Amino acid sequence: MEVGILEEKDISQAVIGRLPRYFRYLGELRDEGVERISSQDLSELMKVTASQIRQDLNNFGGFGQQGYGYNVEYLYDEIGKLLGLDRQHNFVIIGAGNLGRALGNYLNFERRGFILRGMFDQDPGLVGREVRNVRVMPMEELERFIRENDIDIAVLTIPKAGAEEVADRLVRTGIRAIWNFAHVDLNVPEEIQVENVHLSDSLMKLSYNLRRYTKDCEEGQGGIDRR
Amino acid sequence: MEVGILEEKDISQAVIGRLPRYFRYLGELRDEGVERISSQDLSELMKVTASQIRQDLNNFGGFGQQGYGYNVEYLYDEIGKLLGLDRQHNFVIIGAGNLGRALGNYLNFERRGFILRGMFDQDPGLVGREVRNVRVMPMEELERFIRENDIDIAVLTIPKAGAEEVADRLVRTGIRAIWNFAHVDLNVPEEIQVENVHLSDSLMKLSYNLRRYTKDCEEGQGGIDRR
DNA sequence: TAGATTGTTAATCGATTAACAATC
DNA sequence: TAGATTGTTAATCGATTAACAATC
Repeated sequence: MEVGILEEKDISQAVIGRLPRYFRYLGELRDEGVERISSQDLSELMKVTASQIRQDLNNFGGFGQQGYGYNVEYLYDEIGKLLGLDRQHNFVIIGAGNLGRALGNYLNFERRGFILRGMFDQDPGLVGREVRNVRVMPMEELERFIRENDIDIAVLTIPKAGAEEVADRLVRTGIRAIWNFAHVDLNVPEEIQVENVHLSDSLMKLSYNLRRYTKDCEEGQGGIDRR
Repeated sequence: MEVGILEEKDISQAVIGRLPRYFRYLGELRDEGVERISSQDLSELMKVTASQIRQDLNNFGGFGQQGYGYNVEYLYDEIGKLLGLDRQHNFVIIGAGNLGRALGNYLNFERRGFILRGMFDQDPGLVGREVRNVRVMPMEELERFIRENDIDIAVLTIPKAGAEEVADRLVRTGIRAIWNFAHVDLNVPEEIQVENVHLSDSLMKLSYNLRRYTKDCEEGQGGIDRR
């Protein structure tokens, strides 16, 4: 895509995926009162190459200064802005089961500007419950609520069977981002942002690596025990 | 590492990360009674290239047959074995807060051979509670319990402040895999498998993309030209 | 056999790392 | 100014895609 002069150039998702981690380390440094840091020092802390750090940051413009390094506070703030943490995001949780309620109770999100506005569930037994002063509503109220409350993120914590249908409803209602915990790949228009958290996939990956390493040990020269 | 003749060659984490997704689609096909599928057809279903599928699968040996394709049931089973789903894994959850309890209640894990054996929390108010017949125990019992119950995976759902210390205890006790939900990068020996689920990182990534797309729309002529 | 489709090699693409000139 | 360290270009590496010979 030819980019307009004001537009950021297209950043790879690999880089974007690393931003929260930079943000986390910079936040810690800031809390420790560290004022500036070189890509070299940061790279040792984070166990990545200094090259990668400089390359990554330069996607967004010159945050550093030759001969000085990076100002921790400034860089922290700038990355925070890139991540949209300088604004407020209203979100709803769809699916008030264990996971949905757990996420609803996760206070840290609020600190970052993500405000839980509503929860929904199709189970009448859950409707009416409260999670941090937010009442669980029936699914029928979903569209109205989203429209009236300026919701921009929907968190999907429902079984996969219902996920696709709910996603369609969300898209039709104008939601622009879905944080998807349902164990299915949603089929939505490409302008809708979807971030998947497939917990079982993650667990299986761990299981693969566990099995793999055990196997290596058995096959290698008796190596390190399995017990 | 020089590999012995019996040893699988080293597979990139990119490939491994895709295995659970293959497994998921193959499971659905199997449930629908589909007997065989070509890399071409599967690629259309999964929205990846047929080349990638063939390349990925061939890391593990020839699962297919020229002129025929892949037998769905067989491939499903083989990938399941690669993912270690043919064995039983005993796991404990450390941190019995909302997230820990939600994961403990997640029945699907059990179906795949992951059995919740114990839960731990340092909060006396949570100790004694039950999650699916598993009692929450005090942290003092952690080491003994792990040793006596053949635990191989620990799920860490505690605040980041305590995570590093608990991880050290786990490593000393001989745990071999950690599913880490604490918002911190654990420092453990490389033979310990760690799979991180950094929920806030994930949400921030979504937030970046949301902000980014909004920005593009405002700046571009409102166009759909994402990419 | 002829057609289909894999397994695998070769080409391309993208991401990471290295190097160094620019500059604070 | 001299030293430090970035920003950025060039080199390398790895992952993805394309092509096609092998083979069912």
